[in-house]
Amino acid sequence: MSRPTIAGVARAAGVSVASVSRVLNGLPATEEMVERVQRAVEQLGYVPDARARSLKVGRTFQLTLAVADVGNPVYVTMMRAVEEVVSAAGYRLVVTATGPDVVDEVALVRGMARGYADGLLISPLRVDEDLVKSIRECEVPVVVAGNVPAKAGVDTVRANSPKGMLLAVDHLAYCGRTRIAFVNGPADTVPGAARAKGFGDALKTHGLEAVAVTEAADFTFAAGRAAAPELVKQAGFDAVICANDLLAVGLMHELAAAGLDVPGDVAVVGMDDSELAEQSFPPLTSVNLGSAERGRRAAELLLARIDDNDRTPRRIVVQPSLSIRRSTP
Amino acid sequence: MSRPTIAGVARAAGVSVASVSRVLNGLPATEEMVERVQRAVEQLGYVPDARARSLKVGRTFQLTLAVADVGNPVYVTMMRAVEEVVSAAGYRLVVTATGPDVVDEVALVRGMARGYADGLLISPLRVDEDLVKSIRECEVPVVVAGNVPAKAGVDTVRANSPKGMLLAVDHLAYCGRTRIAFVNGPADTVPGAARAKGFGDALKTHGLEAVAVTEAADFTFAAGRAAAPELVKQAGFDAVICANDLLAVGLMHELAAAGLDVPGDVAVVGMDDSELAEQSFPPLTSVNLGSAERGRRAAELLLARIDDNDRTPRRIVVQPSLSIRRSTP
DNA sequence: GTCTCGCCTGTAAACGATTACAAGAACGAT
DNA sequence: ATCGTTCTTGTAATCGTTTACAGGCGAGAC
Repeated sequence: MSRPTIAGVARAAGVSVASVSRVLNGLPATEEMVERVQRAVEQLGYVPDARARSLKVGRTFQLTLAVADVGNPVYVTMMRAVEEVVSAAGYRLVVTATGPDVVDEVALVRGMARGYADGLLISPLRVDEDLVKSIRECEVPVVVAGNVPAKAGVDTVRANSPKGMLLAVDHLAYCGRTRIAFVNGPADTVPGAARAKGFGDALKTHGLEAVAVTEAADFTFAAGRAAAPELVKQAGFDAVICANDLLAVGLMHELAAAGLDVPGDVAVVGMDDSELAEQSFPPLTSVNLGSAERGRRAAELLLARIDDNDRTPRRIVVQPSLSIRRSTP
Repeated sequence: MSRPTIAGVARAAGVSVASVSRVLNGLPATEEMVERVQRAVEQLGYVPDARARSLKVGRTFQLTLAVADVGNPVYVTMMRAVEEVVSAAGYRLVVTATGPDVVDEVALVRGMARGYADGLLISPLRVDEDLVKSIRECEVPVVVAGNVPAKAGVDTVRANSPKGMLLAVDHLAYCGRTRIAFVNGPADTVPGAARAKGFGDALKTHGLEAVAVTEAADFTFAAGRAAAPELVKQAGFDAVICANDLLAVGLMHELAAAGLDVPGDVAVVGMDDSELAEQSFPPLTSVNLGSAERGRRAAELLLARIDDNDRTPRRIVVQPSLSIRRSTP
């Protein structure tokens, strides 16, 4: 038994398909018409076909959020915020994982052909010419949560990593920790590069020298652990800043294994202030880079652009704050 | 400048739309035809419209995965597994959060009208008549990752909670812990009910009595913390089993705050063996309920049913294992 | 040389909705 | 009674594809 179409409903109700469509879309109709159509719809269990509808109206009412790694809790925060905004606007959210490679991101944007979604919200780890090009050529509006060149002319919402770094170093200095090490993610990623620079600048502001800088293979828990031995070897640090919470938690595990107390021997600061920061032990002091707000603002930007594709691109910067927990003294 | 359609390509290539479609779909055509079409496609930057295509072929090549809470790391594991299977089959995965209420789940299934996706994979927290009914009436194939009555006649993949519980109690008993408490999630949920029963049965098998049973408000970290005071008040336990990892980690925080050592004073066992179990401190011994395998099997079931909707429903049970870490002695 | 058989290509009819347009009904005004 | 206006409803075109069907052309067989 195949599903009823609008024609079936029309037949059952003894009216035309146009009338059915009108009733369903809330356009003016007589009391009796509404009544008859609704009864027929009810009786047949009719549900409009989204494909046909979107073909005709030119919209799918779907938006895509593309993130690098669904296992990174910072994206959970962002996702929740985006979900809230877009669902309030009547869209459904499609979440896809791109993986860490820029080619995958390009493929995603290219493949986001007309018809899969009405807009794309992407948070790219790595950005190159190809990606920018594919974003500009994309059939549907794209908003980037992250950093792309201003000349690309796309809406972006990004964090202020340098300022965030400064907050972290400020706090550590205030706690009397000045021998600060840094565990970064891959420096060839957008956040990696931003945080490396931010770290350097922040230390300079305080007139400090970096005690050690290591670069993890990626932004994961496992990479955080793997980065630890090299760091621990070089003694002489009393604080570590990590480029995200996963790295920080991974590192803390190994610090504990090496017999170092957090925060007694080493203070640890993460970045992202994700749910994991609260859940880790000890709870992790973390730089809140505003992931929820970035998600919200990005979603709003996307909706606005869908509404009017000619508006001039905006570049929003969300300010960080510091969530102090027990991994710092 | 609006996007080119297949008609535009046909005009540019000087052939018919049918030929363009055939070339694009790899149907037999002459060398020259392929050549001309490809050149035109290239030149115009043509991308087929997914809406129109799916309207005609009756498929969207999208599958939906509906989970209760995107912040629960067990779903990350499952999601990864599902993603892998469905993307290998040429589908894209749409992830949506249902929230904890059964009415939301029903609404989702109902709204999964023909046209949004070709299939639905749902992991419901709560199941009632309405949900089962809506699943049976659903326009597209549905596979449930969880437990619904056999008479519902739907494909299901579920965990073996009782066996998992038994593994946990076995292990604790082996470690010499026999005064075991239990922190459950809401007992009116499917996993909550299963685990409560499993816990009781497992204790009985070992001839033990429950020292304390508390029920958290939901399956979150915050609820795990909130459940702690009541538990700590009743002294006399030397082990706690928690209904999932988030609860366990939340609880461990409060145990530490109360001055109790894990695993010295209290052994803690979680369930799900999610990434969080590995990341928590101390790393959490956790019952692996096979979330990755469940995801994989469920995805396979869904693909098979899409292929042939007449096959008899299968009910797969995935066997648990125990991942022993340092939260138990 | 004609007939048949294949192969390729084009024409046109779907898929299931929305919506412009037209036609008919009802109603009040003249 | 006639006309014009407004409101409702139906007919049919349309969105961009895929695909059944038919036509055209060349090759091989007699």
